[in-house]
Amino acid sequence: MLRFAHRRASREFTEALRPLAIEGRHYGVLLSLGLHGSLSQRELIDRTGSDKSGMVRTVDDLEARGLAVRRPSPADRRAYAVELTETGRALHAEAGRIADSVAARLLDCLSEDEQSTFCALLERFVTADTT
Amino acid sequence: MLRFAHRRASREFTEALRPLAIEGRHYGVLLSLGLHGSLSQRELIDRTGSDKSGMVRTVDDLEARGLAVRRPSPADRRAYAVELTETGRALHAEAGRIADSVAARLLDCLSEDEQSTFCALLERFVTADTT
DNA sequence: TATTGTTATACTCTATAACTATA
DNA sequence: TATAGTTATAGAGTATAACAATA
Repeated sequence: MLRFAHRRASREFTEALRPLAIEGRHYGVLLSLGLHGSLSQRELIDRTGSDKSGMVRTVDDLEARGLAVRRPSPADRRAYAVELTETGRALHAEAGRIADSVAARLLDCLSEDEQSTFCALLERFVTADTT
Repeated sequence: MLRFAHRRASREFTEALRPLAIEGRHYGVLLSLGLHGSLSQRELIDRTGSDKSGMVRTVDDLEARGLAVRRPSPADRRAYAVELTETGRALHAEAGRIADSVAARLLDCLSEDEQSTFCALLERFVTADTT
């Protein structure tokens, strides 16, 4: 069921983000950068669940489209500080509106109380991941 | 969150099924065949969410390991009737025990009532998939 | 015409490992 | 020694399309 649930959500998000010409993995990075301002690729990996190779490509994509930039990290010369550009912030805001409406539509099959319960239980299920 | 939830469950199931030398996609087919006795590949696709190409490979694997056989379908000469062998039924039972214990462990972070609620809401979320 | 199963292609995701430059 | 980022490779999943046999 989790597989089908993830697939349903993923398909809807991908479809809704298509007009912005970004995919879920790009939105995940935009979202993290929107919240934290500046993150290393390592930190982005931890927050999005991607891996090293994938994150390189995703940040490459965003940089090529002028949505993010790689600056030298002030604290660690090995690392980059990935940051949103002005264009990136605008797209992040737009994508956020789209994502919110998709989420609302996906959860429309549940009452408001059930939506809260579902999200809370889901979060506990995910957080229990201390294998 | 659904992505992380699915990944968590998938990783645990894959790991637990490793001793039986089968993967999740094989177990999905064993499970469906265990419930219905005999199914065409088309029906297996609908029940497992796989696609044509993947199902061909999965049934190939099961047949090569002597867990399932492709018989001619009595009703439709285009289709196969995929069925479990004796060995397949035994492995299905063994895999079922393993899967149950994994599911119990995954849901251990929730109380019994919460487990029922979670599964019920998840099922409604999935079933609402009438895009 | 549409469908079952097969095969082939391609793209993404994931996992790995090797490599550099730093720490 | 370990980590950040890059690059490369390979396996699995997914999406396509073409095809033969049959409905």
